Amino acid sequence: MAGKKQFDMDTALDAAMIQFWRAGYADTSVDDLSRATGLNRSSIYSSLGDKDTLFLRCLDRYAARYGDRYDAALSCAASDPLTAVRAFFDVTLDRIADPELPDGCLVAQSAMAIPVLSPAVAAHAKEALGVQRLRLRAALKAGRLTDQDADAFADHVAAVNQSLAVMSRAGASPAQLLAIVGVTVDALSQALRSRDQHRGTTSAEPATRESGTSRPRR
Amino acid sequence: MAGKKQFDMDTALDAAMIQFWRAGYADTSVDDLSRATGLNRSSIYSSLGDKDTLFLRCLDRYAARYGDRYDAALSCAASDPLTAVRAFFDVTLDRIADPELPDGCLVAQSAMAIPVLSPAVAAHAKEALGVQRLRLRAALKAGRLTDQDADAFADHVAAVNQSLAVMSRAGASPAQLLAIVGVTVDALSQALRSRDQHRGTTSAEPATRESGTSRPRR
DNA sequence: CACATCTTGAACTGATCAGTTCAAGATAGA
DNA sequence: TCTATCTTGAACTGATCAGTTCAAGATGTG
Repeated sequence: MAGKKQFDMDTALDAAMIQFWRAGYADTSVDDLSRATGLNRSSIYSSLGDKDTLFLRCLDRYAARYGDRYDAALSCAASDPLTAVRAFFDVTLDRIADPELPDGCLVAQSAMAIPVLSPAVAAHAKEALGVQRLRLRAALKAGRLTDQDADAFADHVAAVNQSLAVMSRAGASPAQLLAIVGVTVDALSQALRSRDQHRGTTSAEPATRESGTSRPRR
Repeated sequence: MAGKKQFDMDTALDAAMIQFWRAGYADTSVDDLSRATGLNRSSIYSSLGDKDTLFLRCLDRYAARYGDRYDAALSCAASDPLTAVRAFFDVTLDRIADPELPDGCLVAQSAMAIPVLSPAVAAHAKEALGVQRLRLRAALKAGRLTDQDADAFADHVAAVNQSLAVMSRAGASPAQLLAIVGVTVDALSQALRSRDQHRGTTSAEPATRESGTSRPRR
C-alpha cells in the first residue's frame, strides 16, 4: 500500500452535505463542493461520484443521522408521548440553534425542489418525509392516543417540524419557533387529557392549559 | 398610435409567476420565461425587466394576490376567530387543490432559498412572511384571545400554513393537509373555550373536542 | 531506490446561462 | 401610402456549468 487515502470520507461527506444544505442542489456547483470539501475536482468525481449521486448520498446521510435522533427522541412515547414529542421537536430546534449548521432542513429544501430534481432524488426526499410520518404514527399509537388522533397528530407534528425549516430560513427567532411548537405540544397535551378524562383516569399533566411560549425544555 | 402592445401584461406576469412558482428562481431560465409567457426573449427584457427584477415583480404580485385573500378570510376574526382561521387555511388549501396552479407556495420557496437569493428578493420574501404574521396577530387579538395566545397562535398558524407548501410539494394528500390544519384549528377552539370558561361565559362551540380529520369546510 | 497507488491541477468539451443588440417585419393611425 | 411604434428572431458576448481526461507529482511500502 502506498499513497493512502489522504482525506477522511466522513468529513468530506459532511462538508458536501452542509454545502447542499446551505445552498440547495441548483445553487451548488461542483467547484463549490470542491471548495467545501477541500477535495480536488477530480477527486470528487473519482471518490464521491457525480453531482447527482453525491447529492443522493448527502440526502441519505442527513436522513439517517437525524432520523436516528428523532427515533431516540420518540423512544419514550409509549410511557410519555408528550415528552417524546417535545424531544422530537427539540432535535430540530437544537439543530437550528447550532451555529455550525445552516438554517433550514435538507429534506424540506429537497421536497420544495421536487419538480426540478431527478426522480431518484425526489423519491428519497419523499421517502424521508414518509418515514418520519410513520415513526410519529407508531410512537403516538404506542402512547395513549386513539388511532385517529395518532394519525392526525403524526401528520401535524411532521408538518410543523418542516415548517420550522421554512421559518428559520426566513430568520425567525428562537422564541418564534418555540411558540410554533408550543401550540402543537399544548394541543397534544389537551388530547391526552381528554382521553384520560373519557377513561375516567387522572392525567399526570396539570389541569390548566400550558403556555405555549413558556414551556419548559429539557 | 400604431404597433400597439400585442400582449396582456397581467397574463404575461401570471405566466411568469407560475413558472417561478413551479421551478424556483435558480431552475428558471429566461428562455423558460419566454416559453411560459409566449413573449419573445427581447420583449421580456424590454417589457418585464431582467430576471431578478421580474422575479421581484412576480413575488410581490403573488404576495398581494393571496395577501388580499388571507385578509378577506380573516375579516370576521373579531366576531368569530375560529371561522376566520379556518377560512385562512382554506385560502391555502384551495390554492393547493387548484390543478391549474403548482403545488407549494412561492413565498415559502423563496424563503427556503434566501441564502442564495439577491438581498432585495430575500427582503421581500421575509416581508411577505412578516406581514402574514402581523395580519394573524391583529386578527386573533381582535378575536377573543389574550395577547400572549394571539402572538403564539399567529406564529403557529403562519408556520403551519407554510408547512402545507412543503407537504403538498412532497405529494401529501388533501386528507393529510386537512389533518395538519385540523390539529391547529382544534387547539384554537380549545383555547377559545378555555378563555370563555375563565370568563364564566358560554362558548358557541360544542363542548366535545372536534375531530381534526372531519372538520366541516365552507 | 523502485514501484504501485493515490492526488493534483490544469485543460478541454459541449452545453447552457444572462444579458444585449439589431435588422427585418408587422401593425395601425394619419 | 407614409410613418412611427412595437414585435420578432436571430446572433453574439462573456461567463459558468457538469463531466472527462491525463500528465506530473506526492506518498509510503517493499
